[in-house]
Amino acid sequence: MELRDLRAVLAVVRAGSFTGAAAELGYTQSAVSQQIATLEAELGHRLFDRRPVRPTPAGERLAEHAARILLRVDVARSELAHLAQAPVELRVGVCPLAVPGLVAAALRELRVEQPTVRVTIRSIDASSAVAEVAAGTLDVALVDGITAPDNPLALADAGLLASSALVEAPLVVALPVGHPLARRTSIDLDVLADAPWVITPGLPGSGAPVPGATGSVVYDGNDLPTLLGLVAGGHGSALLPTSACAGAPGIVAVPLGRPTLVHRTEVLALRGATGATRRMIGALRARGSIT
Amino acid sequence: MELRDLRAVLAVVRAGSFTGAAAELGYTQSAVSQQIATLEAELGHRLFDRRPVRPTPAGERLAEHAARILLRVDVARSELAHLAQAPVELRVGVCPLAVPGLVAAALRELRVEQPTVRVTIRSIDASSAVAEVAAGTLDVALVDGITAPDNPLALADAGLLASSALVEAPLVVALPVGHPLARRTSIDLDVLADAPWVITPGLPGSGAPVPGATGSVVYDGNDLPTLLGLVAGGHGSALLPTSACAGAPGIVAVPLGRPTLVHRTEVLALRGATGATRRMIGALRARGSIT
DNA sequence: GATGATTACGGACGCCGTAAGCATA
DNA sequence: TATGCTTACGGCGTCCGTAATCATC
Repeated sequence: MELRDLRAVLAVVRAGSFTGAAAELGYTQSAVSQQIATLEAELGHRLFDRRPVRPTPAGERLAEHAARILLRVDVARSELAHLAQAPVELRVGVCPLAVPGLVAAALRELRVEQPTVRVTIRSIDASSAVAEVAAGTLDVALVDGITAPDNPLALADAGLLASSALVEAPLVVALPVGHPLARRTSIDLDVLADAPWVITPGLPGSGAPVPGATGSVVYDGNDLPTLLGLVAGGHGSALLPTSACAGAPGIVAVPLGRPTLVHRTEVLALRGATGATRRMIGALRARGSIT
Repeated sequence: MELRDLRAVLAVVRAGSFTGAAAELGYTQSAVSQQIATLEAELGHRLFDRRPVRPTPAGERLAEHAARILLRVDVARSELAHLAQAPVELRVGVCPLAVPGLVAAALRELRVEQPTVRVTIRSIDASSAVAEVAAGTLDVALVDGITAPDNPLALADAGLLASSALVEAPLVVALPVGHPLARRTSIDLDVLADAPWVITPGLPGSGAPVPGATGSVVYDGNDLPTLLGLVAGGHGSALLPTSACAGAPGIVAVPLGRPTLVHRTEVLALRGATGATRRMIGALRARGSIT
């Protein structure tokens, strides 16, 4: 087994076909077919059913390991690439609901200390943040998610990347004005189990806040006003940090009761970051409310 | 970068020489030299200083990742190897200070349910337990270590292996009868900072209980009577779980004060274990005091 | 019948071994 | 001077591409 094989397995799982995987990897269909066949022979397990191509349980298992292995390979390569190099550019990724004021304030501090560093800020999805930092296309990522209080977001293997918590904010259920539950002082999630949600895969907690949540509308984007507009329009509720709903027209924000969850923002970077990256992390942490 | 390269890096780090690494890997010295040279060129970093061969910071970093990557590769291979196979043999590894009564009791239950399974029990070191389970040479390992109360032992990447806590026991400082501190009701570790320890790398907590602990005697073994004999003989103290000192001649066991630490026993296995392995784990957990 | 995986075969590249070269303790 | 890493070079194996075959929708 070599990394090449794991890359092939993962590509096939992602693409759902040998042809697609070959395109992704820059190989021919035949090459991928041979790789998988050889690997299956080596491991003594069929990894994929064919026609349609679908991973067997063994294939799924291997793919799960492969993803983590290749992620760590990326991290290793990136760490070495950044060793003892003074980066001239700081690339920051920010998730849509990560507290934006933090970045602005931290950047101001960075500007004072290192005025020459060029800073690029880019909006990212939480799902791609880890891969981007691992691959070295981002130096720092602000990621948000929903978790139990004081619990880190499980973004990657513990310790693979450097991460620290910045802010935890209460969660609210966003409802349209006039909603029957809008006058409550708090809402438990199970109360809304059968109520419609605006499913928003691009935002944390809005994927499916309740297991088996129904959703008449799926919003495949991460634009907060659009989401709030959909909620105000009566297409469903949404689970959001308090700040996201402040002052939104037609929206009532009711604090979440049970389960006890919070919206958490963390900063992510390679371990052993230096220079501007390190300073940026320090400035962010200094402004975060979690020590 | 391929797994072959990572194996080479790790072998060189372990062996401290290209020659030794080559022997370990079944290659010639020249092959290892070429592999490292090629990898250094690819990564753009010198990984080892030569004469003597010693990892550079970049090499150390890479080796750390390599170890975790290769461990996960082993786990992946082992998981697939055990998929849907009814193992006829259950191989159990037990660390010297892991509560032995648990194994006996759990085995009795297993015997009733699956009388035909052949069981092999083997003494192991905590340091090798993870590697053995990952490599598939052990089905179940009982590992012990010292940690803060209710904190898991950090044996491997979280989630890589299935692990669960069985027992937490108070720690005591083992002192020879007549020791000036022997009449105390508890001892803080810092009190013993400058006192001699019997350094026992093969047992948990006895490696160097206090950072920078001095030790006139190093016992390179894991034989409890021998260790207790050394303590009784006045060669130093030792940090042990209560049960290990019960009734030992010439020994006084004084409860540990600060820091608050416990001796913890965990069971380790591949995730998704089936058959006898799964039953054994269940039986062990049922008899453990931690739910 | 078309899409897409498998198999056959050939060529090229990469990797390792042998052997000579070279630096350091 | 000896140990041990580096370099040169050659052969073998592996891996991928082309192309024909086969299976499934």
